[in-house]
Amino acid sequence: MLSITCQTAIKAITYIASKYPENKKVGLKEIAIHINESEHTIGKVLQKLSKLSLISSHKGPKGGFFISKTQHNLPLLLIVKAIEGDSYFEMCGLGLSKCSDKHPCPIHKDFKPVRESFRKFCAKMTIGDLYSDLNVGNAFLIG
Amino acid sequence: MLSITCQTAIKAITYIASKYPENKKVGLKEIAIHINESEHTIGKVLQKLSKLSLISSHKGPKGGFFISKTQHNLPLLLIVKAIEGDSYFEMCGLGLSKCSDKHPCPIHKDFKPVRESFRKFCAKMTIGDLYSDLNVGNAFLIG
DNA sequence: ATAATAAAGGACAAGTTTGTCCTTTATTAT
DNA sequence: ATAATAAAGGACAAACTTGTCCTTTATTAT
Repeated sequence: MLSITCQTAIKAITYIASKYPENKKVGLKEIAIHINESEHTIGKVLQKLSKLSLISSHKGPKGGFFISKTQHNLPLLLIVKAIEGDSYFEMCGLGLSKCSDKHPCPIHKDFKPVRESFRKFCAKMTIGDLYSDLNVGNAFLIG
Repeated sequence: MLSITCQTAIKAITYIASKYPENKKVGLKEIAIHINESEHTIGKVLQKLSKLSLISSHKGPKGGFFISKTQHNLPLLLIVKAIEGDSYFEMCGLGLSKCSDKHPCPIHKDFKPVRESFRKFCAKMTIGDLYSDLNVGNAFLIG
């Protein structure tokens, strides 16, 4: 349902956020190990999130990625939209560009609620929520 | 959420099924016009569905694609699985191969119900259901 | 100031998905 | 039997996504 790039983004941001309580910055190398993805790939996607101010970063020694208190409270929705495109949660299930309640595709009526339930969960869940289970060992980013 | 190939498959099968009441076979050219996709592309995907007996076809003059009474009652789920793969509705939201209730990813708890609601709707809706609104002008395959 | 570190960014390489073309096979009608 | 029609199937081409590398820029510590 989500692209691999978006999955990587969420895993990376979750790891970064998990260090928020300790107020610790994390580097690409460290993230790569903990989410089991290539350092380069992660760098690419975090660059994008950083430019959009969904995460923060500092260059140089002792630099790395981290999230601010504001970013800690951002909904997952913003990350998904940043990677998948703004209209991701309005997409027709069959790819019609003008699909709507008035001009529906054959699965519109049933697909829309599914899409909406996904959107609602993404809108409700925050970056901070992502790591809470992780830090107590009840969720995992690898496996 | 669904691949373009799968969207094309559903649109094509919907058009084919829409001629079930008239007991009419339809050719690639005709399908192509009514779902606004290339004849070649449609041929490729229908070949697959045909081989899996999700649709029927006859070669030669007066040939074309059609669905049997049995196929008319098949759930949409089978088409989706045929194209997207059997494990489509078990996929982890973050792409982890071993994500489960016991070893969940950070979004597992919320993502699973969404995925399930999509699966349930695909399991419930039949090929026949797909075209009922279409034939009375309440649904569209183009636009 | 200089050197070392780490993200930013551009360029490109690989892989996957999607789309096209062409030949073969089966069926029908003459 | 022959010709015409239409799907089946294989091979390949284009497009898009994903992954990698290398250079640049900013920051820190010495």
